Amino acid sequence: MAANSRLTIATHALAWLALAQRRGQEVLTSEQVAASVNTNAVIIRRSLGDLRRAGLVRVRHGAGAGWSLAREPGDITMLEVYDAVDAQPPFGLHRTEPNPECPVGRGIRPALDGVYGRVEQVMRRELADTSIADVLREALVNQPTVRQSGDRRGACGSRDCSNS
Amino acid sequence: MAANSRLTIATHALAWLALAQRRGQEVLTSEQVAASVNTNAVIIRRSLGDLRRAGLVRVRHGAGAGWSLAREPGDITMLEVYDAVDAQPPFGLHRTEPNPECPVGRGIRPALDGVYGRVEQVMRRELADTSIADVLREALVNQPTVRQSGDRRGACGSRDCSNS
DNA sequence: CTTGCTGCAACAGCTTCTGTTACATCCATC
DNA sequence: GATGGATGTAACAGAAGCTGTTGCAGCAAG
Repeated sequence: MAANSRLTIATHALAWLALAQRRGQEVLTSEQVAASVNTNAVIIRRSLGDLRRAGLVRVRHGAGAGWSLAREPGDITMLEVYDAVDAQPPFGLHRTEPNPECPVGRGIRPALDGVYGRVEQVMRRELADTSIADVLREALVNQPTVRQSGDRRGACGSRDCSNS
Repeated sequence: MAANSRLTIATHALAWLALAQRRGQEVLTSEQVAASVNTNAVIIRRSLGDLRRAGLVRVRHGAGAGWSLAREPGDITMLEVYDAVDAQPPFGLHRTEPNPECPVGRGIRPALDGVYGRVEQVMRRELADTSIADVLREALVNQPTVRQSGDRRGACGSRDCSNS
């Protein structure tokens, strides 16, 4: 899978932050978020760093540090996340310039720019219609396995992702 | 640019085939198409091979071989080309499975599947609204440089891409 | 000052795409 | 049937991007 999972990682982190916040957990460390995403903490810091620069999350340094949402989950759209993580556009133009002495070679790039631009527009419109709160709600109603006996609220197994 | 240029290459090839056909040139060799796209002929054969399997172009073997459109340019949509070249979807899910003992980790994938699916749908709808004929028309009205003095109809400079 | 976490650079490994070469295959033409 | 030109495809190298990892400097609450 060469596809970009950056939008997925960032959205997962934001949804987890939103749920933690709702549960009264003010901040989460990058290690706790990484435990939920099941990846390395540095990956999470890179992703949350993008979101911080976009003003979607806040970070607290020093002891007892961690991350928290900068705005309400219902107010953060997937489009903002998409722009924040700077994912590559779905289609790329020619890697090398087409033959400029060819009628098609001369005009194909502006023509495709138009098509790709329209595609990107409808894509952005769709992303703008979904918020982090929407994603979290969808994720919570979609629980494939029943919670097990010893499941404490917020416990994430051997690798704790919520409780300190 | 890591982005996929396969859709771009395939569309360029089809537009060039459409223009050649309109000019009375029945077939083009992969070398002639490659001259317009400015790439290697094998790249073009790979791309046109995809389009052939999808029934969008025809190939003639043997002497005087070459490629031609299997249908009218106005009847081939960008969506068919997109499906033919099997471009990777714009977004990827987690590379490793999220923590299944986490509420968000459990439900995030179906939730994102829904969002990404809707995005893909509007993207496909937009691609279906554009035909090869549309692209060719756009390319021909978008000629950044004026044709030069010695410009023969269809000549593509040192590397001939049309006349045999 | 200590402690815990962030910020960031550097690097390895993996995957994908592009580009190139080489060679077998096919078929209209001679 | 032989020939020649073009396709079909495998194999490989190079480049780029992303993920994952380690290491270390910087910051701030207690």
